[in-house]
Amino acid sequence: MDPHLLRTYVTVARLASFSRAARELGYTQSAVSQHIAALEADLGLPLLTRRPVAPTPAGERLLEHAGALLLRIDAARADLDRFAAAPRATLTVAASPLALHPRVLAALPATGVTLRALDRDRVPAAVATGEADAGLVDGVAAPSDPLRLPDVAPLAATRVAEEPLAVVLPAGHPLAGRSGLRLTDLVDARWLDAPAAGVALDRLRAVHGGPAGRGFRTALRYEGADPRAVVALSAAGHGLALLPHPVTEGVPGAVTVPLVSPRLVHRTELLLPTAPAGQAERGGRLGEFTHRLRG
Amino acid sequence: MDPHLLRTYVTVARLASFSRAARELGYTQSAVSQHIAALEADLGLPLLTRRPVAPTPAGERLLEHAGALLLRIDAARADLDRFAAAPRATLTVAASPLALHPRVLAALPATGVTLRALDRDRVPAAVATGEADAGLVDGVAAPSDPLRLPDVAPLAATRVAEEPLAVVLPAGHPLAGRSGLRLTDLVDARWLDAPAAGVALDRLRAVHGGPAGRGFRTALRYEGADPRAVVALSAAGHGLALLPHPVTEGVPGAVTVPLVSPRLVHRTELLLPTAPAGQAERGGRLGEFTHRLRG
DNA sequence: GGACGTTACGAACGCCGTAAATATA
DNA sequence: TATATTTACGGCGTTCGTAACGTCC
Repeated sequence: MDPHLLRTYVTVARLASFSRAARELGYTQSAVSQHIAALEADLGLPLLTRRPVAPTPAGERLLEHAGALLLRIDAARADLDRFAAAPRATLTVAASPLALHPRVLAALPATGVTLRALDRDRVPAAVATGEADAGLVDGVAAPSDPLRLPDVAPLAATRVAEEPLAVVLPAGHPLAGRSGLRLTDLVDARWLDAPAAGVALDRLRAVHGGPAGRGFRTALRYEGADPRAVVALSAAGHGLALLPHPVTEGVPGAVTVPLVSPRLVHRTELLLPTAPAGQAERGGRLGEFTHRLRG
Repeated sequence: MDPHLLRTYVTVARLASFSRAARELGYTQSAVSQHIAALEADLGLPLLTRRPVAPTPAGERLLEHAGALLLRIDAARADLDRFAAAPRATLTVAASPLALHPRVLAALPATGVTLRALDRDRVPAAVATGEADAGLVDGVAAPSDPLRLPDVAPLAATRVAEEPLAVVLPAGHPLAGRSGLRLTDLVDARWLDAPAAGVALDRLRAVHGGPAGRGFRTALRYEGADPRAVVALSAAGHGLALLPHPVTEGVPGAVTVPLVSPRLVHRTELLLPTAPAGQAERGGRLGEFTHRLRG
C-alpha cells in the first residue's frame, strides 16, 4: 500500500494504459508494470485486467480508497507546509457557483484576490491541499444544520448565509398557482439536473429517503454553472428546478414557489484550514475577509 | 510522507522516546532516529523536541493527520482483503454501550457471535479495519437525521432505532416536576459527564451552539459503560444526565423528564462495510443479522 | 557516568532502466 | 505483424544495523 504504487495504479486505471501512465509519471513501462505487480502481490488480488486495461471489481474498490488516501496525503503535506511558508500576497478563494452570496461579494477585499469557481465537491479538497486559502461551499441542509462535507482534512466550516429554497416552474404549470409546495408532491415530476448550478437530483433523492434511483426523473441535464440559465431552462419547460429563492426571481416565464416541506434551506459555508499556531496567520487579507464575513 | 515514517513518528510521539519506540517497532534506535530525521527533512520542519521528546506545534498537527491516514490505510487493506477471504465462521459485532437496543438483541443470531463493546468513536474504525464485521453506534441527532460519524472508509449506515431523550434528575430537584425541559434552561446546571455510557457533554455544548467551553459544567465524571449506573448517580445528586428515555425508567430516586427542545433523539445505527461484489457476501450469519434488523 | 539521541559507515535490499521475451489483436 | 505487457538482469540509491560519538541529566 505504498502511496507511490497507489499513485501509479490510479494513473493506469484512469488512462487505461500502462504505457501512457508511464509517460505521464515519468517512468518506463517496465517500472509501471512492476508497480502494479507489486501491488497485486501485496494485496493478493488481481486489480486490473490487461488488454483491455480495466479495473477488476477489487480494483474498482481500491480506486475509491486510493483517491481519498492520496488526497489526504496531499492535504497533510499542504497543511504542514503552511507552518513554514510565509503568508501569500494574493488570497485565493475557491467557491462553488451558488456560494457567491452578496454577503460574500461584499466581504471580499478590493484587491489581491483570486476567485476560483469549482464544482461543489472539489472545494473542500482545494482548501485542504492548499490550492485555495479559503473555500465557499453551498448546499442543501435542514435549517441551522451544517452541510455534510467529505472530511479530507481538519477543516473548519462556519455559516455564511441561509436562504429559503424555491421550486421553479414554467408559468403554465398546473402547480404554478400554489403558495407552497411539498417535495413529496414533486417526486413524479420531471426535473432539471444541474449539479453545478443548482441542487443535484441525487441530493433530493437522498433527502426524500425513497428507494434509490426512483423518483425525480431527469428531463434535461445542464452542466454549466449559471443559475439564471437554469431558471430560464425551467421557464422554457425543460423541467423543475430547486434553487435558493433569491436567484429565482425576475425571469420572465418562470414561476417561483417556496418549498414548505421538508424544511430545508440553501446554506453557504466558509471553509478554512483549522488555524495552525493560534490564528496568527489569520492576519492579512484572509483575516480581513473572514472577519467581514462573520461580523 | 512515507507511511512507514509516519508510523514510527506516531509511535515515538506516543511513547515520548526514540528507544522505546524502536523496541516496540522492532527497529534499532538508530533507524528510528533516521526515520524522524528523514521526515523532518522531507517536511522542512522540526517535529519533535528531544530531551524531553515531545511534539512541536507542527508535530502536533502532523499527529492529527497521521492518525487518520494510517487508519485509512489499514481500512483500505482490510476492505480489499475481504474480497479474497472466505466469510468467517464467527460474526464479530462492535457496539457502543447504549447501542444495545432490544431490537438489536433480538436480531442477533443465537450462536457464533462475538459482541465487542467499544467506545462510541472507535466503532467505525473497528468496522473499517475489519476488526468487526458490523458495528452498532448510538448518538444524538435531529429526528431522522443520520449520525455524524468520521468517514474513515466507505461505510454504509442504516437506522436501527430512534428514541426520545430524557433528562434525569434527582427526585427533589426544583425542575423535577416539569413535564418537559428545554436545553437552554439547563445550561447552567451541573451535569454528569459519562462519555461512554451517556451523552457526552461536549456533544451537548456543540448542539447548544453556545461559546465553546461554557455551560454544561461537570459535577462528576463517570468513565464506566453502564447507563443504569448513570441514572443511579444522578438520583444520588451527582448531576443531571441526558439518556435515551427507555433506559432511565424504574430507578428509585430518579425522575425522568422528556427533553422537548431542541428536538433531538437518541439514534442507533448499523454500520457495514459497503458491500463488495453485490451483496454476495451478505449471505451467512451477517445477512441473517442485518435482515432481521431491518425487516 | 549513564541513558539517550546522533552520526558514520558498510552490507543487504529494493527499485528503476535496458533489453529480450511473450502475449494478443 | 504490430502493439502492449511481462520477465530477466544489472547498477544505483536507499535503508537498516553496528559501532563510535555527542549531549544532557
